Amino acid sequence: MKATTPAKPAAAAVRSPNRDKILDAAEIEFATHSYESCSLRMIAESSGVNLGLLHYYFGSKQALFAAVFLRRSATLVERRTALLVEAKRAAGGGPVPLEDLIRSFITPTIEMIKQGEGPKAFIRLHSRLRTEPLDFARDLRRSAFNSVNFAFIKAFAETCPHLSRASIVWRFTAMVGAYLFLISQSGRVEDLSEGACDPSDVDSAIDQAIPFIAAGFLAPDVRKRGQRGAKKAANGKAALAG
Amino acid sequence: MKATTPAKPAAAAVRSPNRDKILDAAEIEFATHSYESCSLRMIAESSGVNLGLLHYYFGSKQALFAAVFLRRSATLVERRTALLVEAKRAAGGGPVPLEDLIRSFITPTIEMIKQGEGPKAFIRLHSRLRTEPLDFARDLRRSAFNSVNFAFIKAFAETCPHLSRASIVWRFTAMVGAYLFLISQSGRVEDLSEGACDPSDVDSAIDQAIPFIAAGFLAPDVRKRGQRGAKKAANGKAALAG
DNA sequence: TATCCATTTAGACATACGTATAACTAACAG
DNA sequence: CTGTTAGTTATACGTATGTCTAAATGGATA
Repeated sequence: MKATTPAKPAAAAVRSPNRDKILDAAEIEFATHSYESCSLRMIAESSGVNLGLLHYYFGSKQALFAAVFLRRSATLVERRTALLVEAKRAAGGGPVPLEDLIRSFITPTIEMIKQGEGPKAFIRLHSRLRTEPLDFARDLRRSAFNSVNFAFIKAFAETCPHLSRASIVWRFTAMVGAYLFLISQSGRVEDLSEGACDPSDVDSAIDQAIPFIAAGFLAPDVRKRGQRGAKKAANGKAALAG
Repeated sequence: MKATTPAKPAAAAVRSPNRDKILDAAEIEFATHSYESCSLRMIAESSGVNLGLLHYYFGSKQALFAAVFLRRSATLVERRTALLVEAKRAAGGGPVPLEDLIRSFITPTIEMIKQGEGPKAFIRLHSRLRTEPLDFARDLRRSAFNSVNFAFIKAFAETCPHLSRASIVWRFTAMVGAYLFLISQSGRVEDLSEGACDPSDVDSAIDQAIPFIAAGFLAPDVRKRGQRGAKKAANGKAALAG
C-alpha cells in the first residue's frame, strides 16, 4: 500500500475489459438510481464483476463516479465546442444566427441520447446533477462545462445586442432548464399529454425547444426593477404577482 | 402495538410542538441533502428531538417525507388554482391573457420562497423531486399536482389556439423547466454571471422568466417531422424564430 | 392520592454500506 | 523451475442506517 495514493491502491491498467464493464454498469446504475441510493455491490453485481475490483480499479465510490462522468462529458464538451466553431465560421465573423447557436448547444446532447443506452443514461445523470446536492459532483460539472458555457454566453451576447449581460445569463439559464426538461424523460410529459405526444420522441422535443427558446431570446429586454412603471404591472387588473 | 397500522404505532396527535419541530427540521434537511443522504438521526439532532419520536409520530422515513411534502404542496396547489380562477374571471369568459396565465402559475412559488426559510427549502426540494428517481416521491408529486396542471394546460390551449395539443404540452414542460431553473439557486447562475446578476434575486429571475416564456408560447407551431421541407434544415442565416 | 395514557427516552436489532486486505490465479521473465 | 506481477477472489472490519421496544415521565382525571 503506497501511502501516496490511497485512492488507486495498485498499478491498475487504464484499459481492461472488467474496468470497462464496471464503468458501463455504474453509468446505468448511477443514472437509474441516485448516487447514494445505489451501492457498489449493486454495480458489482450488475456488471458481473467482483466487488473488490471496484476498489482495485477506482479506489472509491466517489472516484468511480468521477470516472463515469468524465468519460462522456469530455465528448459532450468537445462536440459542443466544435459545433460552435463551425457556426461561427459559417457566420463569417458576424454574429451567429440565433437558432444555429441554440442548435449547436443542444445537438450534442441529442446525438448522445441516440448513441445507445449508456450514453443516454449519462444524459439523465447529467441533468440530475444540476439539482442534486453533491458537492464533489457539482465541482466536476463546473470544471468540465464552465468554459464552453462561457463561450456560448459570449456568442449569445453578440447575437442578441438588445439584451444586457445579466439578461443573457438569465435567458441562457432558462434555455438550459427548458431543453433539459424536454428531454429528461422524467415521466412528466406522459402524465400531462394523455397520449398527445410521445415523451421518448427526442426529435419532437427538440423541434419544439428550438423555436420556443429562440423566441424567448428575441423578446425585448426587461427593465430593471424600480425603473419607472414596473414592467410587470403592465397589463393592469389581472391576476398579478404581489 | 396495533397490528393494523404499523406505520403510526400509537395514537399520536396530529398537532404537537415536537411533531412540528420534526417537520420543520426534516424539510430543511431533505432540501439541503437528498432524501437518502440525510438520516433520521440528522433530523432528530437538528430538531432537538429524540430519535424515537420520529418513529412515534410518522412511523417511517418515507412517511415523514410524505408529511413534509404534503404540508406545503397543498398550499401551492390551492394558491395556483385560486389565481387561475381569478384570472379567468378577469378575462370574462374569453381566453386568459398569456402573461396572466404564466404569472398565475409561477407566482405561488415565488410567494412561498419569500415566506421564510422553511417554505423556501420546500421549493428547492420540490424542484429536485422532478429529476430524483424516487418512485414514491414521484407518485406524491403526481397526485398533488396533476389536476391543477391539467387545468392550466386547458387554459393555455384556449389562449394559444395556434398550438396543437402536443405543442401545448411540450411548451408547458419547457415553461416549467425554465422557471424552475431560474429560481433553483443551484449555483449555476453564480458561475456564469460573473457578478452580472444576483442569483438570489428571485424577482429579477421572474421578470426575466415571464417574457421569455410568453414569447416561447407565441412562437408559431412547428410542423410535424416528415412534413415537407424539414423544419430544422432551414438553417439558412436567419436569426429568427420559427 | 391513585390511575391512566399520551408522550418521551435510551437503547438494541438486524442489515447494509464503503472500504480494506490477505490469499489465490495465471501469465510471463529470467 | 523460480520469481514477479497484474488481476481476481472471498472475506472481514468498523460504522451508520431504519426500525423497533420496553421502560420512564408527567400532567390530567377520578
